[in-house]
Amino acid sequence: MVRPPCCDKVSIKKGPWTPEEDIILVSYIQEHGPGNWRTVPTSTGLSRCSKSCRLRWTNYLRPGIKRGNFTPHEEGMIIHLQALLGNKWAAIASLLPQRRDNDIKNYWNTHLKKKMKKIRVASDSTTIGQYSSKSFNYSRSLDISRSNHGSSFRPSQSQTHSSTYASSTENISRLLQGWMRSSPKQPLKEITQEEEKFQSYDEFENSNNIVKSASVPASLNLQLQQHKTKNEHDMVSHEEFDSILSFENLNNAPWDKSTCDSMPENVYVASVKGAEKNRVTSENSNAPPLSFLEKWLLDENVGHVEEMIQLSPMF
DNA sequence: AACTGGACCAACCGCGAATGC
DNA sequence: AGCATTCGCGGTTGGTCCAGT
Repeated sequence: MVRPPCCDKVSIKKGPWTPEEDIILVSYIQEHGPGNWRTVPTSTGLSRCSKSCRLRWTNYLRPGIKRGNFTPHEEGMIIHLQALLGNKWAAIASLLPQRRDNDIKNYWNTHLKKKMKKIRVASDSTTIGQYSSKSFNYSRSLDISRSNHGSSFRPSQSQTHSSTYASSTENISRLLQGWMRSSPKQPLKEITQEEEKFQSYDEFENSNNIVKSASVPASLNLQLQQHKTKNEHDMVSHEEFDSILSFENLNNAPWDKSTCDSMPENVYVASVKGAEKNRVTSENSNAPPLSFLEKWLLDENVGHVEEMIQLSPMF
């Protein structure tokens, strides 16, 4: 039996990280950059395994992470991306700037899952006929919502900052600032000007050839297909999913590049490819090209999901 | 005041994919 | 090709807080 390369020593510390450990880790990463985690514990003297260091960095210390309550916009994004992708938290997180997959996962499990359950129970108590008309109303309400809000959402472009990586002193001072607010429960931490600098971390990652999020939108179509065939637990029912797809009155919408101007280029490319794929796979269905769904998901209007919930009796 | 149960969330675990040698 | 290691992901756990009783 081969022992795992990590976390196999008795001396390895577990449990919550202390501020001192955080400072040591951040200082080291500021100096050497993220990666080569194997050497981190030995180089820093931390009694943590390399994996623990990496997780602590990526899930907590990494710059550009937004903490605190989710906005209605983000909530709507999560609901619909979960409907589209299932429990692909990393993929969902890649479309929600600054949010960690762990946070999204937690938020789904603690808040949204219950919410969706209620919705499901509510919709189960109605007849199928009523359901389909409600599904239609939902589509309409989406349309209304869309027409009322013209701005667009640009996940990465909206946060184009200098690609300069923050200095270690800044990073550590950020940590200290957080700890100075002694309250252990620390919701809704406003993003300060200083923290704005850290929002360019994705660019920093890109410059280091760590491009993981870029590939996600391209996989949307595949995952949608998988969703259709795979009966994963915790995912919305087929009926709910179909209701999301039931944009009957949108089938004739033009799907040219101009409709996708608000999305990042890579998403657009993926969408076009996906739409072409859909022409083959959904010939006999009324579902709109997935590119629309992708665009819609990336559209700011989805943030007004609560409005839509109020508008639509389905919710 | 003490207890209890739920909510929340950081951290851990195990697995599979990717990578390097 | 085969092995070791790294990395990323999703599921789960355990500690803490807090409201209700």
